[in-house]
Amino acid sequence: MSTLKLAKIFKALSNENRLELFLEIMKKNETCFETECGECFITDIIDSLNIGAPTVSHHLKELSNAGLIITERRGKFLVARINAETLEVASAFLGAKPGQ
Amino acid sequence: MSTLKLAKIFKALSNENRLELFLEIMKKNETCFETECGECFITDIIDSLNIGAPTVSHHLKELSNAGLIITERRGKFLVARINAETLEVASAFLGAKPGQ
DNA sequence: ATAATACTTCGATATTTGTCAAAATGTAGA
DNA sequence: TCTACATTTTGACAAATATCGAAGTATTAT
Repeated sequence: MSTLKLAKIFKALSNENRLELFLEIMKKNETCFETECGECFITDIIDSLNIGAPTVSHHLKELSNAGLIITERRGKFLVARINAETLEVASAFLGAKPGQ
Repeated sequence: MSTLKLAKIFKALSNENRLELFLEIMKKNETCFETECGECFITDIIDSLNIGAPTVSHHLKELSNAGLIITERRGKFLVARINAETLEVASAFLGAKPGQ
């Protein structure tokens, strides 16, 4: 994994509102009960964020572009799910703890 | 850990040159042989980065500010070491893999 | 005391970023 | 088809950021 790609992943998580958005998607991904497993309807979480729809759309594109989420249109709605692979790459990088 | 604090950590790693700087510090921290364990003399790595000293100084402050490194003046030189605690917090956050 | 080295601060600047309102697009339902 | 709803695109703008050169500070060596 190139540092450029890695930096892009971290950049996608570097804005508070975007991170919050990502966390909401994560949260929905964990509760696999009501909806189909591991999916998050953006329309369901948009009100819990303190930014407008255009900004959410923009942030989603950045998260998607960094490979952190995968989005898919489901009729009128947009569905997002976590891309665990990317998450693991970033986690592994940070987890390479030094000095012990 | 607040999302604001977490976002700050990721922001510190979001710039390619700053990430590269952080990686160099990590690398030096791993090789505990020649120098005292877990330390990195900035003067030894500054030439391997493609940015000037003022910018390095600025980036170091951001990494330090995010709690990712701890710096200390050793006479004429500046020494940096990884703050494993912060690294683990961020890693744990990303490691909270969904859907499995 | 002077000079050299290592780093920091300051001031400037070009670029990137986050955000919004307004308009556009896509989709489903009446 | 007309309307309502969900999302995206566009255009704009203020704020943040990355970077540099020049000047400043601290420390060591001569």
